[in-house]
Amino acid sequence: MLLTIDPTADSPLFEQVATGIRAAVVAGDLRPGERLPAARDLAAALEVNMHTVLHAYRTLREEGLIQVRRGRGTVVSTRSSADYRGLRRALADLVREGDRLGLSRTGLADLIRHAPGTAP
Amino acid sequence: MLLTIDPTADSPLFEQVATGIRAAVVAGDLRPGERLPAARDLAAALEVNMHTVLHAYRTLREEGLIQVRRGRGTVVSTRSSADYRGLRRALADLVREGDRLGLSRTGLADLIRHAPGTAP
DNA sequence: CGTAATGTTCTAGTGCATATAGAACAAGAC
DNA sequence: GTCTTGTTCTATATGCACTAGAACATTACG
Repeated sequence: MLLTIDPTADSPLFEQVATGIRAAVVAGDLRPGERLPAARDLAAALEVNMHTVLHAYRTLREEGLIQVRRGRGTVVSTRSSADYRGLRRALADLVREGDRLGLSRTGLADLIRHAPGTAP
Repeated sequence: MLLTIDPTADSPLFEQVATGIRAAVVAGDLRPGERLPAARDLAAALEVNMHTVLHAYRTLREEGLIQVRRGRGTVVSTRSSADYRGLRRALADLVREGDRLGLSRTGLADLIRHAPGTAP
């Protein structure tokens, strides 16, 4: 199974779905152009409401990670480079630095979320 | 003013406070050992409830970034190295990679929050 | 000892995010 | 035309985040 959902976890279900797919794309387990299961099917497989899966899909679409088109399904976006190696390395570096300083994942995430730059 | 709060922003007030202080520490504007204003005072200055500031302080304490002791006030933690240069560089690298791929800050933050590693 | 400063705890109200559900609809594929 | 798939609309219920006021505990200091 590509995704596993924990209904008892503290993070919301739709976020768990989005996180799982996002991680799979960045890790290369899901390749650009590859198609994701239909929302209804994934919802049934995860024993979750269809709207929950669609919420996750919507989130990932707003991040530009996937493309959803009605009637045709949902596919992983084909980016210009589609090379996530640099991102993976940057992620690992940041986590290592954060661990070295004893910062929590949440704190690191917050630093990123409110970091200055081009995109909001 | 060290901090600015926007009551109309989408992010909660306590997170804005925590984020501002965290960013100041990482940027070096607040040095280890330096004392933060009393919760009541900062709350009055920001026109926010004291609990909001204390919530932010508690969050930062759980991250290990500050030390709060009743009666004595709140100070920035003195870390072994207290060197945030590597962290700043790693943050900048990740943001750059994220922007290159068109990923949103929220997506990047989520990748960090659920990244594997030693600490949760 | 007394007083001031400071964080902690208790209690509580309000609103919003989350999740689920059903149904009708729109775009595309075949 | 029919099936698939995502979109939109309405509705409901639940829980927690957020904010807030007041009393309390600990520390510092004269």
